[in-house]
Amino acid sequence: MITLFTDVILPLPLPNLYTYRIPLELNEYVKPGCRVIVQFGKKRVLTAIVAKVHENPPKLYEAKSILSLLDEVPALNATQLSFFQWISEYYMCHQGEVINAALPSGLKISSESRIQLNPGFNNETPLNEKEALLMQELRTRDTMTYSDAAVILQVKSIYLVISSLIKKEAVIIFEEIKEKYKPKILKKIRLSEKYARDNTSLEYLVSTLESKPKQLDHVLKYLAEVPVFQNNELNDAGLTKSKLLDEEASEGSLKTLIKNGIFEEFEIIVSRLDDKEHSIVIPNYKLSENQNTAKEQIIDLFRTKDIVLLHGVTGSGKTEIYIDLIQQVLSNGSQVLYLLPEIALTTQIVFRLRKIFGNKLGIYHSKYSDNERVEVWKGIQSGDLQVIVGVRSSIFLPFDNLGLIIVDEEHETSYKQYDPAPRYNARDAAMVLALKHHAKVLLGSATPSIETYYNASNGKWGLVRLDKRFGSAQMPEILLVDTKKDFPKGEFTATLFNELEATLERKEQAILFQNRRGYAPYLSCEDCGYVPQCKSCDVSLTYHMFKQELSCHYCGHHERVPTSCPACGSSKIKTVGFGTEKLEEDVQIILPQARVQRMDLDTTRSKNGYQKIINSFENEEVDILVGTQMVTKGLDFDKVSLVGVFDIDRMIHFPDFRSNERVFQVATQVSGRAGRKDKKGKVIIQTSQPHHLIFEKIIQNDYLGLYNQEIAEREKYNYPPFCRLIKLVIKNEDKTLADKASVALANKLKSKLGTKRVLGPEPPVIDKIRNQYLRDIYIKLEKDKVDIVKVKKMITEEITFLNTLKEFRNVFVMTDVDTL
DNA sequence: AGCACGCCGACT
DNA sequence: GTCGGCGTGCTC
Repeated sequence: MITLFTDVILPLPLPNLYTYRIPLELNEYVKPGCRVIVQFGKKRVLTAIVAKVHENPPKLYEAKSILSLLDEVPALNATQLSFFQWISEYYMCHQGEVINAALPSGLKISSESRIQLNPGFNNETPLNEKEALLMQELRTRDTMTYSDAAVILQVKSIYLVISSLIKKEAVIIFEEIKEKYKPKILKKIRLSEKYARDNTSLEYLVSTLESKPKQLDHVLKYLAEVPVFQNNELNDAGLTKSKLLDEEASEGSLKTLIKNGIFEEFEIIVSRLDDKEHSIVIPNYKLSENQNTAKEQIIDLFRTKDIVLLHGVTGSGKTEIYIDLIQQVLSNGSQVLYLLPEIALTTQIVFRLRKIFGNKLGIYHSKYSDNERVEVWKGIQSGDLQVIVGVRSSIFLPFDNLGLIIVDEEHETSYKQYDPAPRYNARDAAMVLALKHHAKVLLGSATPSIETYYNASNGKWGLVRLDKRFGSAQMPEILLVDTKKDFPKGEFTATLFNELEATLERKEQAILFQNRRGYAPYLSCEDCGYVPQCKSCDVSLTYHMFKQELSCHYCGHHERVPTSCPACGSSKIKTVGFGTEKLEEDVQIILPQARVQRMDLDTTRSKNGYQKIINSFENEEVDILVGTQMVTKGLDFDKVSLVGVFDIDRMIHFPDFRSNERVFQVATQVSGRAGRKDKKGKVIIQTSQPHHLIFEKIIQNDYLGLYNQEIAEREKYNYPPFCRLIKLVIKNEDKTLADKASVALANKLKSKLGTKRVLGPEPPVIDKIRNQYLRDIYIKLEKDKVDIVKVKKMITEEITFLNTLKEFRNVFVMTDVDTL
């Protein structure tokens, strides 16, 4: 037998793989993708992923041995491994960071050192006070963790105490490794074997219980639910206790039955995922002629192209086309991944998909508990789940046979992860994933990103248009209201107020969009002008009325609302500007009869927060929905006839080369919420600049006009899609150091790449977050002229070099590839 | 990342 | 004199 070694990926931000020795008895079991437990350093025990198995012993050190193997069947398949490696290279992060993002923590193993009394301890050994205290505590409970010990001794660092105790042979340390995933267990009961064997023994049982009516009741009820008389084997599946218990049947008599061995209790492992049997309904709708044509075009284009963009106006019925395509792919035996930008969107779509795909449908998003995520992961591996609807992290799931990936609302920025690394874009990564599976990608959007449309319109990808709304629905009418001319009532122009009132009278619903949560973006003292700022960030604190606190939306810091000005003592503190919270309050004041609901991050924190709000709006228990971005995306409500848009001016002026595109997307998406079926909706946009060019495009729903204008600008100034954009963010708590380091790095990069390709450094709009000063450097790389792989390598080297300089060793540089 | 080791200032 | 603060370097 030969000694094998394995290079493993540790779930840490380390650049290299680490080599371990494989114990001989595991030689044939350790395969790439398996999880193994390894000791790393003196204290730490980690779950690592096997990347490679080989026969080369390391020359410079002796490899430690793997402690144990967790999987017989690799947790990650070969496609995942190569996909993850691509992500780490393309997005310039460590492989361990990808593993961390990919594996639900239920598949990671937690290990923590536990302290135990040494049975051979000599009680005479002298101990200091702290040691004695700890020993005393250990005698009462047999083990404790390091953090338990820290709590007992009221100190931060207990390592010295513990290492002293180890030296004195008073305690021993062991690593407790626990699998985090816990299957859900259901307790059931069934008749004991001797009674359920045949009908004679059953009849005998019933006759013995004739004098005990309560117990007989239970047995008869059980037999009614589980007809053992007809089929003795039915008893094996048993019944949940709760089904036997109701008002009349007491638990006491059931316990007696169990005690007397008539019933027996047993446990089974059940799925946390929806475990109801879903009857699969053949969809009763038929694609419209337009939809059908689009579908046929997509299928046709897939013959020659791997990626197709479906550019369909809001309400054109893209989902039905998706469903049709999914069914086709499934019937070929392949898996489908349906990506959505946010959980808010899953609820409505899942409801529809569930009916069609039943238990073959899996859902994956951040509000799922870890155990639920592990079950989705396992469901895909077992083949039970064939269609996955999920948010960006679903690209990491263990697919082995993808046929189609749908990226709905392709332009959405939430496909891009910003923090922590890997800073990947799930839309773009999905294309690479699809390539590895030889699968097709369908991108869908009413307002495609400029980059996507560029590729679709120049023939690199396929392009299919759907420019009519489904059925008789019409595009909404968009009205601009000049906030400087139309006399406002609070935040409302008279026009919007009147329309809102009329909408309520017609018993229809309205959506008001204000992309700012909280009550007011800041407070200000009327006497001295003081504005409360965050202590650790360069922003003013947002006033939250409901929670009565000031909070920083960047670091999460919050504090009590001052009753008097901290600078001059004046009690005249006013709120300035408005967020969703104030808007909600104002609507209620000017329209007291309206039932108002707010939907933003603060009202949707809980798992079913979204669902509850959406349900009550759908059931018409709410007339007006006030919300942030969340209300703009893909929600379909039939009774919404008015949409009001506030404070779009702020977006127009946002200093970014994508701001026009963003304004168009948001305005178009939110407008799409207005009007369904045969009703024409109305959209009112409040702005102080109704003559801004972007509004022309929005009102006419002129995507092509916008695209032509933007693509010309992008080409002229060399922005994506004509280049790739990499952003480096330099962070340090010392402002001067951040400046110096960023200038040094930028100059070095400029000397290597030329001054045209490197912009900055410059402070971002918010130049301090969590006490760290930020400096941005943008690197623009033309697609055809530059070897991007080489340049990325060079950038990584330069960052590493910067950190080797004594002065800059603590300067952190973050890399964001394809930054948005 | 997180732990050990080492060096220096504040206390029993 | 020691405790514990943080800077530096290493982990197969």
